[in-house]
Amino acid sequence: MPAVADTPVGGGPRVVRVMVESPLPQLDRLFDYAVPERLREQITPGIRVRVPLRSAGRIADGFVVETASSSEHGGDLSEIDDVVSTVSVLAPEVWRLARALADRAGGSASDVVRLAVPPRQVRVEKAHLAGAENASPRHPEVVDPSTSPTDVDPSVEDHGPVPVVVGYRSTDLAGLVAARGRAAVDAVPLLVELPDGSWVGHWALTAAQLAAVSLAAGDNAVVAVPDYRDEEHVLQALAAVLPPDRVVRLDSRQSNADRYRALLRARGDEPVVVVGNRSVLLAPSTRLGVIVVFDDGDPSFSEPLAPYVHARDTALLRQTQQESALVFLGHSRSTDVQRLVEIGFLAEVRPDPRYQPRVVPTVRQAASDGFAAQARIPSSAYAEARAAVEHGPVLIQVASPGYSPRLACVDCGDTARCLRCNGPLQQRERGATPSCAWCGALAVSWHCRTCEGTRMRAVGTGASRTADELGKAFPGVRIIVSDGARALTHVDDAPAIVVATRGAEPVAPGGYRAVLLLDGERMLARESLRVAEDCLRWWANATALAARRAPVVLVGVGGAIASALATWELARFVSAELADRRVLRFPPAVRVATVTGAVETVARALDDLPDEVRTETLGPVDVDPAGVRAIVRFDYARGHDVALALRSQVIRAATDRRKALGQKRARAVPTLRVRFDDVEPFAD
DNA sequence: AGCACGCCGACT
DNA sequence: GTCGGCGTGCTC
Repeated sequence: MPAVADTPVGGGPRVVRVMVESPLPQLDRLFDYAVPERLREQITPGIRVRVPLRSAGRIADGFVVETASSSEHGGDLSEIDDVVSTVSVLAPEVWRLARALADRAGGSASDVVRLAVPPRQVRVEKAHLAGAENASPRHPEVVDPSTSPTDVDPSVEDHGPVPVVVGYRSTDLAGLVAARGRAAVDAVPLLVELPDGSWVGHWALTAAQLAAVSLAAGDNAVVAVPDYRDEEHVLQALAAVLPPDRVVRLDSRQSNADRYRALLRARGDEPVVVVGNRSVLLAPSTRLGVIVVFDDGDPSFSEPLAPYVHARDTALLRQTQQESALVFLGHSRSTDVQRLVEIGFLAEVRPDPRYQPRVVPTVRQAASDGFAAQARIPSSAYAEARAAVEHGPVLIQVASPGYSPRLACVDCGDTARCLRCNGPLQQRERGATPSCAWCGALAVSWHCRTCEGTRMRAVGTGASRTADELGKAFPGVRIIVSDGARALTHVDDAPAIVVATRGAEPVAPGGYRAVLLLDGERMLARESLRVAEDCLRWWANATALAARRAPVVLVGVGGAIASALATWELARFVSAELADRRVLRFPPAVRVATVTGAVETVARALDDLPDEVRTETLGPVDVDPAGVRAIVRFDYARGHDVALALRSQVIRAATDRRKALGQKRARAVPTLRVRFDDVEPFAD
């Protein structure tokens, strides 16, 4: 069918531009299709459609991105095959974001869209459409002052006027949202009690109040948190400041139906706050007042699916596109946020009045008590814990989950490994049969691969073993374990020793009477570019769970990082950390891209880079299977050029892939893969 | 990914 | 003469 004239006769557009759902880089652009007469009435931007890809001889799913009356495309247009649903699920601002994120990350927009829009759920959609028909005016929250008081939305009235964000100068945060500002906000390292008697981190209330300020102005809010436990805290805090029908939960642990329902609500006209993990940053929100990201340094903000865009970058790009306010909230600060502060992109907001936790660094010392020594607790720390546990719960943070996180052969000392998959063995509970950390297989009739020995011994101490030992050190005291496998959100305020792995600490009413940070040395010994800032983050987050003026003992760590925690001058330490990275030209002082693939493909890709960028390449080094990997470093200002260059090489590699296939058998040969801003680019 | 188009060797 | 090998290119 030829391109059609511009004068629409019937209703609806004659031409649509469609994003085809395909991971192929060469299909990552819009395709024009003619709309047959019978479907025209149903077309709106954002709906799902089925379209033919003739040369591929198949029907593909896609989204209508734009409508038009004619096409610029030279050749004939195919017709849309069908409209999947008339509900617009790809919001225009989400499409724009997806496109920009993909461009920045050298990936496909459809990969981002796939993360943003869950699969269609017909039942949910029907219920939504039925509800929308019965719904009253489009913006009930926009109250016309001339209407009678009975017309005022009761939920808004119940919850009072625009909230003031407590813990900060009253103008600071409400003003920030109103002015669409951007800031790194230091969270108050204390807990707060909500009207319903529950306790949450002060940060959660701050996030909720920021959201409430935005909703009061008729705009949406997005609150992104690392995990579902943090999500619970924000939801509790939100319940204190907003009616329940204004809160939408959206996270990757939900079923597709729940996620689809959440998306439809966020897509609606009523302002809502959308709360969840990294995926909420891709939620529809046409009128977006504020984006809040809590604890952006947490690794769960790094997206494991292509195009691997970190939630922090999604937030930043979205803020720029929609001109919302943006808040990075945290007890500590990532080097990335520190960089944004130092280049003047983010303002700094500190609590007022300032509260400084009582952190006591303790270098390793002999414990007087034998059981305390066994539990790695120096005598001064033990004394603090002993005294504090009389009055309520005491938190002990440890590095590793399980009982014995590592096992070794008694005879040769080599790490005990799974006979099936070669993964490291561990012991989850005392007396439990060792199992593989990778495949979970039980090591029943185990023998050492190195020396054929058949006995193993524990190396290192996990949370539940620490708990066992503490049971002896604190006779008669209740011991509670919270680790990755079984993470608690809350404990009660009766005396107890709460042993938790970093990041899995429960909240105690009123705060812990003392906090012991064990295993600091071991945490700092981890091989990672970001150890120092990670440790500071883990310790700061645990510190924020202590009661006011309760002692927080950092065991076995000294130096600048310990003083940073003790003086609560965390940003200063992170700034020094960032300065080191500038000297070394490591992220986040520079950006990185890892380029993986066959030797010649990678070589050609690197060759195509701008000269200054190519000279800063690390590698290529050999990686399995049969490929190489190089790491490209570049300044932020070069990001656009580098992404463009690498993307064109990815497309090229994808299209002449068959040459390589012909030589080297099937798909064992990796095509070109590019990953920008890997959090651990130097791992493996 | 799939599928068509196209330009050289063995075949009724 | 032409059937079909897969190398090359395209998908509105």
